[in-house]
This record gives sequence, C-alpha cells and structure tokens, in this order.
Amino acid sequence: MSSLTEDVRRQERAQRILDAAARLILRWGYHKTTLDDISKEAGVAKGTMYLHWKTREELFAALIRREKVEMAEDIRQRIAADPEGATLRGMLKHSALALVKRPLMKAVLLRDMDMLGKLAQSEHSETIYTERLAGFKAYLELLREQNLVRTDLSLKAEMYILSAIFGGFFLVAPLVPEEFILTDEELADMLAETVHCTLEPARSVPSAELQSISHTFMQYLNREMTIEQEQVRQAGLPNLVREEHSR
Amino acid sequence: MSSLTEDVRRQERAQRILDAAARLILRWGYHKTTLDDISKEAGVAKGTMYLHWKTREELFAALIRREKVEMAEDIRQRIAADPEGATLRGMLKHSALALVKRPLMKAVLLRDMDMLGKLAQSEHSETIYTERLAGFKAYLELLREQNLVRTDLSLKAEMYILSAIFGGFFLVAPLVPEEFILTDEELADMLAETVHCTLEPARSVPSAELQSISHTFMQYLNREMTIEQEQVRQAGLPNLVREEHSR
DNA sequence: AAATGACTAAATCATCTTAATTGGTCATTT
DNA sequence: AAATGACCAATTAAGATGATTTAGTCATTT
Repeated sequence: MSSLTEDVRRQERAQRILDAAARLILRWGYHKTTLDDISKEAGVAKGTMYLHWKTREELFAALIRREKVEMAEDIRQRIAADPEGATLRGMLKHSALALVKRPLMKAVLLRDMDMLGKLAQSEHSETIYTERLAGFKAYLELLREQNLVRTDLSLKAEMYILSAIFGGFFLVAPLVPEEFILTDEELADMLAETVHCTLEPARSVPSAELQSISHTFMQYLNREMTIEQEQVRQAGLPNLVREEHSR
Repeated sequence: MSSLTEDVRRQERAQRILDAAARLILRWGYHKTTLDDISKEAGVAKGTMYLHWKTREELFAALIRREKVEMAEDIRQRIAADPEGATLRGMLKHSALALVKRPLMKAVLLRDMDMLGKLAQSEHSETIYTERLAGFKAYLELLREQNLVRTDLSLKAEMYILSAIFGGFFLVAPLVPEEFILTDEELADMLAETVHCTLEPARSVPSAELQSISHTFMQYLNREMTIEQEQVRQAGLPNLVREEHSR
C-alpha cells in the first residue's frame, strides 16, 4: 500500500523527468535525445523511469499529453479572462497565443520532422489531429446552430478555412522574408481578425448567448482534457496499479 | 550565322527537353532524374542538352522559369476573362487556380523537399520568393492608395495575412483528414472569399477604378515576366551567342 | 557546323565489418 | 519496497572498400 505523500513524490519525480525530456528534445530533437540523457538531466537512474513508463515511446507520449493538457488549461484561463473569449475569433486567438510559446506543441501540430523525426508522422500524431478536429467540428456545428458563425458556407468548407487560416499563420512564418515577420501578439491578433472577418456574421452577439456558448466551449475543452489528464495522473502511479486498472 | 528556321527548331528542341525534364521530375523527383534519363525521354543525345544549358542546374532553372512564365500568362488570361479579376480576391483566386494544376510550381512555392530536394532550399528558390513578394508588396501599396484594400492595418501585417492565407490553403491540404479536403475550385473560391472578407473594404468599386487597377496589375505581371521570358528565349540560342550577349 | 554518344573523373551508392550507442532488464544496494 | 546502475542484446553509427552512377567533355560522325 502506497502512502499519500509517497504518491505525491512519485508525481513530482514524473514531472521532473518529463521536464528534463522536454528540455532535451527541444535542444537536440527526438532522435538525439536518449534515455541516458534524460535520466542524467533529471537526476534519476534510468531504471527509475521504467517505474513510470514501460517504454521510451510511452515517455514521450506522456510528455506530449502533458503539454496538451497544460495548453488546454492555458487556453481555458485566457478565454475566461477575455470578455470576447468565447467567440470563434477569441478562441482561435487564445489558442494561437497558447501555441506560440509551446514549441513542442507547435512541432506536433505542424508535423515538424526536424524536431520530432518519425514521431511526427506516427499514427499517434495522426489520430491526435483527427480527434482534435472531430471534436472541434462538433463545436463548430454548435456555433452554426446558434448563428454565431456564417451558415452560408458548408461545414466542410468552414472546417477547411479554419484549418488553413490557423495552420497558415504558423506554417508560412519560416517561408516569408524577415521584414514581414510579426510578433507573437500581432500574429494572434491578425489570425483572430482574419477568422472574425471571414467566418463570423456581422451582428453583435447578446451577452447571454455569449455566456451560454462560453459554457459549451468549456465543456468541449474539459472533455478533451479529462481523458488525457487521467492518463497523465496515472503515469505517477506504480506499474502494478496501472495494469490492474487497465483490465 | 544561324537561319531563322534553325532558331525555331532549336527553340522547339529546347522545349522538348524541358517537357521531358518536367515529366521525369514529377515522376521521380529532382534527385532521381538524371541527364541520361532526360536525353532519352526527349530523344536527343546528352551532348545536345549542353548546347542549350551549361549545367544540369541551369536546365532545371530554365524549367522552373518556363513554368513561372506559363503560369503568369495563365493568370493574366484568367483575370482578363473575369470582370472581378482585377480585385485582390480575383487576383488570388486566379493565382490559386493557376497554381493547383502546376505541381512543379506548387513544389517550388511550398518548398517541397520530397520533390525538389536541395533545389527547394537553394538560394535561387529563396530569391525568387523574396523578389516575388517584393513585387507584390508594391502592387499592394497601390491598392491601398486607391482604397481597394483596408488601410487600417499595416502594410506589413497585410502582407503577412495574405501570405498566411494563400500559403495556408495549400500547406494544410496534406495535414487535414480526407473528409475535409476541398476540390481545386472550392479551394480557390474559399481562398478568394477569405481574402475578400478580411482585406477588402466593404464598398462597391466603380468599374472605372477597376479598369485602372486592372491595367496596373497587368503591368506588374508583365514586368515580372519580361525578365524571365528573355532568359527562356535565350535558352534556345547557341551558347556562343549567349556568351557574347552576357559580356 | 550540328549532333552524337563513348568516355572520364568525381561523386554516389552498396556492402561488409567493426565500433559505439542505446533501450530495456534485473541482481544488488539503500 | 524503492531505487539504482552495471549489464546485455540489439540496433545504429562509422569506416573502409569496391562497384555503380552520373555530370560534363570531346573526338568522331552526320
């Protein structure tokens, strides 16, 4: 039986290891980052890491999951703090702001082969994308029902437009000459402006409606997160407990 | 002294060789396409190709130049045939339409490493991009002066937005799930719609003004083309003549 | 004079061999 | 029971060698 403080220390150690992994993957990339490197950086023995994750891949998957959860929480707070946060433009603006300061997430979302190597094109990364977009599609449908986005375009087209705008603002950054590069804040603002102009109808939204959709959005975000969060939490527990659970 | 019909035959042969090169680079990529392959495909001896271009790189550069010129001409015609062609949205729509059916140009613009290899990141490709954007910037400035695009955003921001939208619509295609993929026409229309909503002011433009700006745009396009076209033409001439010229 | 394709030097690729690294385990220590 | 790090098998990197390919040339043919 593991005591409560034991569990906490485990969790902390798991976080330390993931911190180390994050630092190293950003410096050296996925391929060049070895488990020996990580254990050294985290100040634990290599075997200790195997008390948390069964394989190297699982460790990195956990790292990405944690990043996802942190980012979602970040977005949640930014949106909650912004009166216009729940609008489509607000959502995308805050997602962009949360993304620009997370190189790892950026690498995952944009499939950065240099940093992630084959991890970037693993089926794991593929499904994450598909799932996220599927969840987002559901949210967009809701917005359409409430006339908070244009309905004269097909849902499919709107999904593509959104992907293109969001992806575009990040993907072209390394392609355009330096003189045109925007700051993070400018980029997020212009992205939001583009989404606003293109997809939001020209009418002022009653704050009651805004409140309601804000609630819906938080639910969507929470649903996305709980699954991941559960897995993140379990990484701190000993293997035995995990295996019992999974049966 | 070379006769007139001689020159024509030379030009035709140059075109045949470039045709062959285009076919092969699309099938095998830049790296796997050898000069032997091309000469075989074009039905000429390898030495003959050296009567047109001094190196392999020059041949491929000529191919890309030709593609650029053809595409510019294509855009010109599409815009001329469209009453709204000269608007910003029209310009981008027709550029998109011209681009979607030119895999080679797409590869150059989007820096497709798989197809072009190191050619994609050569300084040649870099300068093409920079020059094109510089020319486009001048055109955008004109549009701003005539209030044909929003002036409440900085020129820099507008350049980035345009790059992001245009690039985004093409770059995300391989990233989004199949169910969201648009047809070429849909893509071009949605791209134009996005540009229209985001950057064009909400006022109807007098057709006189439209005529004027259309003229300006054609000039811009022509200026872009004449330099390239001159080089394309010269590729048909014997080396000796070329060298005399360049001194 | 124009076109060719056999030829060459240089680069690339393929194969083998050896050395080093690394993910994962487990007997030992704490 | 928890944590460690020496250890191992397996993969990967590095080197070395030889074979093949290929960009570019040029003597010969048309």
